[in-house]
This record gives sequence, C-alpha cells and structure tokens, in this order.
Amino acid sequence: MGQRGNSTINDVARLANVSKKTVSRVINKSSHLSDKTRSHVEKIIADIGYVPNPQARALALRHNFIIAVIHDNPNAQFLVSVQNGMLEGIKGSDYGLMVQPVNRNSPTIADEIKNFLERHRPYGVLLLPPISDNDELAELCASYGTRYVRMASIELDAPEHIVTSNDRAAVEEAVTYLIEEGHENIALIEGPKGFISAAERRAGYEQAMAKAKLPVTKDMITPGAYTFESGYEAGVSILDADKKPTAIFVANDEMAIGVMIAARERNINIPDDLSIIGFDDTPLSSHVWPPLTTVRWPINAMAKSAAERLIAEKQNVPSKDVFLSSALIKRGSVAKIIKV
Amino acid sequence: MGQRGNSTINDVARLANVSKKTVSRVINKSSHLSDKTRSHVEKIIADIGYVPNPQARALALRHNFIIAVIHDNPNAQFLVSVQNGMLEGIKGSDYGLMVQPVNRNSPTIADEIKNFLERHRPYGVLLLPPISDNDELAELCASYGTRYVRMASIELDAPEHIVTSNDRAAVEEAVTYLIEEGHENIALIEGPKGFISAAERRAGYEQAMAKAKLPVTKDMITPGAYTFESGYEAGVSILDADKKPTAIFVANDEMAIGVMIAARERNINIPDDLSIIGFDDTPLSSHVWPPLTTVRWPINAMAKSAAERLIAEKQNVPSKDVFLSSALIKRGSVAKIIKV
DNA sequence: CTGAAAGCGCTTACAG
DNA sequence: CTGAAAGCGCTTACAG
Repeated sequence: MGQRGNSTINDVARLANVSKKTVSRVINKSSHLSDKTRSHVEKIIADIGYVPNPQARALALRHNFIIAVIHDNPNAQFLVSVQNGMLEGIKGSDYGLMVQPVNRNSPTIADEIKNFLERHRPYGVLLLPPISDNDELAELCASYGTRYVRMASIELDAPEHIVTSNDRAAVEEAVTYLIEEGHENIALIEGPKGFISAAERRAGYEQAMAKAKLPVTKDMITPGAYTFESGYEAGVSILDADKKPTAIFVANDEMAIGVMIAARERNINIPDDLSIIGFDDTPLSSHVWPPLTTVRWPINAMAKSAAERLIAEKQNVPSKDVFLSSALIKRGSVAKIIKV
Repeated sequence: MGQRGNSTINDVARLANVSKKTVSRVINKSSHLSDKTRSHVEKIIADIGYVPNPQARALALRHNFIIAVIHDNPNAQFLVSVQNGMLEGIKGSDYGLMVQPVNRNSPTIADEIKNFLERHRPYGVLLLPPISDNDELAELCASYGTRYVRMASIELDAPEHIVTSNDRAAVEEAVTYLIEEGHENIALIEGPKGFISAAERRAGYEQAMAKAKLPVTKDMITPGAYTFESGYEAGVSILDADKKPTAIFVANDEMAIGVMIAARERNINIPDDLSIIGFDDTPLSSHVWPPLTTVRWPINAMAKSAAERLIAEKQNVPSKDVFLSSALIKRGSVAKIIKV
C-alpha cells in the first residue's frame, strides 16, 4: 500500500536496469534512444505507476508548469470565461492554472503582484483588463523573467505580449445598425473613466454617428461604471429627461439590464418605445425580457489564444490575432423606427 | 540588469558570513537563533531582495504551497464565490490557488483528477458539489496523500473533510414563511436528480408542508436542472396547467428567474398573482424585477473555512461548522394571500 | 545509443 | 546558538 505517486526515477532505473538519465530521456521524449530501451522503460513506468515529481523537475528545469491569470475584475462571468479559455489553451499540456486577484485601488498593487510572482514563479501570466493597461505591471513581469500577455482593446504592447479585441469597430457596427433601423437620437451609456475599453467603445459610437452625419451633443452621453447599478441610474437619468432618445447603446450588458429595469418601472416598452443594444453577450443577456441585442465579445477565444502563446515553444512568434470585428447578436431589444 | 529574484540562499550566506542553515532558519522563522544574527541576515536578505525559490523549498519540504479547487460546476457566480472565499482563506499565507475543472459525465473523471494530482501535487484540494459527493474521488485524493475537504449539503465524510450547509433547514424556513403568508398550494421546482443539494432542498419543502399539514401531490413537484432554461420550462408547464399554485419555491435563483420570464409572458403578475422564492442569493436575484426573495447560501464563507482547514497546521481539528440555518432574504417576489 | 558526475536551491537530522 | 554533510528527485553538459 502506502501512498500513490511516491516511486522515484531511481526506482524505475533500478527495475529497468538502466541509468536515471535514460529514464529521464524517455520521460522527456528525447530522440536519442533505441526503441527497445524506450518501450522497456515505458513498461516499467506503467507497471509501478511512476509519475515524475513536478517540484524536482521544476527545480532542475528552472521553470515550473504553471501559468496564472492576474486580474482585478469583479465580474464573475468574465472571469470564468477567461479561465475556461485558458484551460482550453493548456489542455493536453503539462501546465496548470493559478488565479491571483489584486486590488486595483490599492497603492500596493505592484507589491501584491511581486509577492505572487516571487512566491510561485509562474511560467507565464495573463493580465486582464483593466489592470492590463498598466505598463509598470507588465514591466514587473518582464523583470522576473515571467512571460506575459495582456488582454486589451488596443495594441498597447509588442504583438507577442498582447491579445486584442477590436471593440471600436464592433461598436461602430452596432450603432450603425441602429441608424439603419431609422434611429437618429441615439444615447450612449459609457464605461468608467480610465478603462481603455470604455474609451474605445465610445469612439466606435462617435464614429458611427459621425459617418451618418448625426449630431452628438453632451447630454447624449451618460457615464457608467460597467455595473448593474450604474446602468440603472444612467437609465433613470436618461428616461426622466424631457427629450428621450429612441435608442441607447450601452457599453456592457450588465448596465443594459439596469436600463431595462429602469424602463420597465416607467412603463417604457422595449423595444417599441426604446431600443437597446449592449456589449458582451453574457449568458444573462438572453435570459431577460426581451432578450438583449448585443455585441458578442469572444473572451473565451482570446484567453485561449493567450494561454497557448504563454506555453508555446517560442512566445516570440508574433500573433496578430485581433478578435472581434463583426459580432452583432440580434435579438429582441431593437425595433425599427417608422418615420412619420 | 539581469532578472529579479535570482539570488540564492548561498549568496545570502556568503554576504552575511553565516551558513546556509542559518539563513534557512531565519527564512523559516525558527526560534533557536540569536536576535543579532537574525536581524543581520534579515538586512542582507532585504538588501539584495532575496526570495527563496519555491520549487527548491517544495522539493526539500516534500510539499508545495498550492491548494486547488476541483469542480464540475458550470455556474460562474458560484465558482467565483468559491474562489474568492478560498483566496480570503489563504490570504497572508504562502499558498496560492489552482483551478481544475473536470467533466462529470466523462467516464474518465477519475483519470482526469489523478492526472492533475500527479502533475501538480497540490497540498490540498477542495471538492465542489456535485462531484464532491463521489466517495471514490475523495479516496483518490487520500491515496495521494493530498488533503481534501468536500463541500456538500450533508455530512458525507469525517468532520475534518467536510464543509456543510444546512439546505434542508433553510428551505423549510423559506417554505414556512410562504405558508405563514397564507399560501397553501405551493409548488416546488427541484434540482437535478442525483444532486444531494436537490434532495435536501426538496426534503426541506416536504418537511414544511408536512408540519403545516398541507398536502403535497405529485403534480406539485416539477423537475429542473438548476439552469435558467429548465426553470423557464418548468414555469411554463406549471403556469399553463389548469390548477395553478399561488406560490412556487424554486430550488435555485437561476431557475427562479426562468419562472419569472415564463410568468411575464403570460401576464401573470409577480408577486400579486404568484409568489416566488429562490435559493442562492446570486447578485442577479436583486437585479430582476421584482427583486427576488431568496435563501442566502454562504458559499464564500464555506469556501474560506475549507481553505483555512486545508492549510492549517493540523487539519484534524474537526470543524463542526455548519453554515446556513436561517438566511431568508425577503425582497419583492412574495405577497400575502388574503383569504376570502 | 547510454551513463557517471555534478548541480538546481532548498531543508533535515546530527553534532558540537 | 551555529554549521558541515547529506538528501529531496529531477536534468544538463560532457564523455564514451
């Protein structure tokens, strides 16, 4: 009996009548090895259920088999999508995934990350928005020799260090759709100041309006914080104003759902009285009534690509993957305007 | 420059003019050490920014500083709550958190877990429902000498291996509240077959009804799968029937929200025409209209307690913590029945 | 194609 | 209170 997984390379070597080195070669699938020796050793390994000790390997190899996601993002759905994507990316490899949240508003955020990097020395890390736009943190990773990829809405680093979604183009498309449906007075509820994604989505909105030669006045843009509550409040302020828009583009789904609640309270019918488009395509967006028309954000695919890059033989192979260009999911929250 | 974090215990020993062992003693906060030596060594360590190599420590110590959550639970909110709880539990320690999803329906689930355990040798793991009720998997952990804790709704293992919520009592309380509000025809939408939590919640419902001497017929219980879609379908089947209940206890919030959509489609007003209580208290439950009355499930606290136990000096200290006894969150989805 | 020696960076008895 | 030696379980040049 005894515990599993406690036989060592020495046991295998002794039983197989070869040197440790030879065993090591079959573990690491080295090529200089006769088929006969290999299969003999493999049989012994299978027989005694030998598995190399990961800590010993890591020490000798000078790197472990761990990648991590470092984030300061409270959104559960987003986080799990990222994790699932990364997990897909490392599937079949020897790597595992660690999770390390940090506190964006803390002045010691760099120390928190230093601490994590020192304590676990992950082979690579994925930095999620919004902290991914912090250059210092990226440099910190580099200073430890840790591979890193940043997820963002613009290319704020070298190609091998970035995985990008083109939020601007996607929003422009969504707002253009609203315009094509006959809307002219289209409001925007934007994301929090300082978030690159918020700025990009706003830029997409402005571009679409500009191309259609539709005016954008200050009162058409309401601040938000990417939270349900902030969406609700923005909705209240827009819907209680004298001149209401016929459509609102909301910078994420959670806020869009807040707006829907505000509208319902006021007996404003969606989509007949008010059209709404969100951004993210969270599962939730199809679970509200009416189901929300939204822009699909391929977080899963982005995270997968990032993880693959992190554990690739050479990270340097620049990947010019830009995700998300046209990804409008039309559901039930937009109606055509019948011009009088 | 050169990378950070690449000085070794030897550098410190040389610079401080002591042996490696002495340095090791200060790292590990051993007591047999003069204050003078200790502070001298600490200064050197701080000066050169030395941090012990985690892989080397793990190898010598014969265990690393990683705990993991192993799960087969698709619910993002649940998963993130667990992760946050565990992270709180290990805060300030040297431990870090890994995440390993497995496929419940796969015949090779044991192999997936074996693989993970062998590859990373985590110091401890938390098993989440529903796979937490699989005794084989728990034994598998034990066979590798890996500490484990299982999260469940009943005490299906020794006290040190379990963290429990008393779903049955909590549901009984919720249904009793419905009864006190005058409801007699109370339907149940239950969780999936084979889930312990589903059976416990159903038992709580049945107990409450029995104590109030209210009949429970077969047609009052509708199956569900803990998903929005299954809740919606169950809602449709209940609300399209001839004899409608005045209240429904739904075994989780996601399904409850599905029921709300089904009700709205049929112009059934909540709570005036139909009262609903859910279970979980997900953030979402207060973001719907009307806000959902529900049972608060303290996943975060449970996960924290489990993580603390996993990294404790002695796991054996049996913790008889049972979470959740009375945790009804009254919001807007229940109305009093005015008896005629 | 195969092996003996040294090394990765720590900690653990055992002495003194 | 402090240290020299051996060991944790692997891999890496270097030989042959």
